Amino acid sequence: MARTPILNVATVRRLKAFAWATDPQVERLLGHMRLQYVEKRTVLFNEGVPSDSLYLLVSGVAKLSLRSPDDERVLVSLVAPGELFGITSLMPGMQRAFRSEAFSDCWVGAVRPEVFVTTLLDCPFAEFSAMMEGTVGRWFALLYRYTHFQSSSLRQKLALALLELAQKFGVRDARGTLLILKLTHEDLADLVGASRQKVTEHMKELERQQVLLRDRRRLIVHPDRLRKTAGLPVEEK
Amino acid sequence: MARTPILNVATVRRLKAFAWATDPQVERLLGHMRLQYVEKRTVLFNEGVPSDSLYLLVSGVAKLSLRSPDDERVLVSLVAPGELFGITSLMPGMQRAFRSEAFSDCWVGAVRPEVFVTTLLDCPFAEFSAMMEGTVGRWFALLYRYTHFQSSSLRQKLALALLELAQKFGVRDARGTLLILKLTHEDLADLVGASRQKVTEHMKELERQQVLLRDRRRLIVHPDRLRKTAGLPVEEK
DNA sequence: GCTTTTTTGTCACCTGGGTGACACATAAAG
DNA sequence: CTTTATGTGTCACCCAGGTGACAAAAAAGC
Repeated sequence: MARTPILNVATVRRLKAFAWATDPQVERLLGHMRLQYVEKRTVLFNEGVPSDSLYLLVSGVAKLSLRSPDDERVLVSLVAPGELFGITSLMPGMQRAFRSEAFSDCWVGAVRPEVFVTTLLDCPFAEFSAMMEGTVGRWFALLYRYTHFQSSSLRQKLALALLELAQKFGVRDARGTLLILKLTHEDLADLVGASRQKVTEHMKELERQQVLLRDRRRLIVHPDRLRKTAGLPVEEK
Repeated sequence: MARTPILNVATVRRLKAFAWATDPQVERLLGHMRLQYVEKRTVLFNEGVPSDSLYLLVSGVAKLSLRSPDDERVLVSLVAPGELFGITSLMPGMQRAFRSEAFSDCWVGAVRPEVFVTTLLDCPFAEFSAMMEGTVGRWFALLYRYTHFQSSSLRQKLALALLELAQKFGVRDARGTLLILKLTHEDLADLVGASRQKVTEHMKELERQQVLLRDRRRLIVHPDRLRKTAGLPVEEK
């Protein structure tokens, strides 16, 4: 284990972290930061667990990944020194979207998100966090879909896209969730990055499997079955 | 053209927009919002232009898209009523990442981002915006890469991924930009969602084309040429 | 140095999804 | 009620990229 690095304002500046904050602010923040050594391949947090810390990578390389339907790991991103990660902690009640583990031996600083916001921004955490959710929350949904696309077949991508549409445009209906938009197969193809023909084929098949049905040009989907064909864990409530 | 909708606190609540804000805050915000009618297929903003407004979709469906290397449109997302979009305006000096156009006839409310932040959060815009950039800015880079992956060949994906790595881990070097990590072809394969074998083949080819070179297990890349093989506009400075 | 393990390079073969083409169905437009 | 445009369903064919297998090269251990 390497010697403990010194984490002071000068180090933070060199890392180009918190560039917008003043020296006294950084100083205060550092007072609340727990520095820890993380050995290569150690998992810092897993997807799905509550997000209660925000991390600053001080040295080394960290890795964000997620598990694909067929249980393979998708490497989402590599984190460089000076970067903040574990950002879901800035949104209220959000679970971690990715697993984070050390790609090489790392030194990591952890803070509570409330402390982070209140020392750097002079604004109540609850308000900031609600604002974040209301603005960038949607982008996370997008990122979620796209990262999951990576390792999916066309069928799964379609299911994922339809699920997102159901959340946004769906209304409950006797037969399932009715999407209140007129979508052509071409629109869907553009959304999942596929050809119109193949989308037609898969939609036909999904219809045959009762995952969805069509009433004229309106779709009625069955979210649970969609989750299943997308290879997602079917959430029970 | 449909009749102008009434945009008051009740409407906003029904749309479930700004759920975290108090009635007086919403009231004040609405006073600064310009309501406009956007006809189907009309472009509201294009990618690459400065972001100076934040939008609330009041009715209809909006569409976010980007242009792929081979000049096709990738549909990134459909925006539902009640959603905020044009969020890049919350980060300082950021350009629009996507084109936004009306998917159906829409009513849209526009506000200046400064007004939005100061009325809803009681915190100077400059500080909030710097905070956003420092925290979620990185996620946008990810979203950017993933949305561009959609329509790319493996070669292009590799170039895109290497560019991102060069930004994060690159140091200037006589021969180009040196990446200060030891990456195996398997790591790269995980990053772009491909098989190790094909990555080897493409890396070999990129090496042959002088887009990159290897010094033992360290990569030295040539960002301009990478941008070219990724199909991105080569930015001049 | 030598041995073991991890990467890299290169095959041959298979498959999911792209392409073009065209008939049929459904909506708009007149 | 026609006509015209826009979607949908289904082919046959092709290709980028996946898979498995194995040898050569490089690192890591010792």
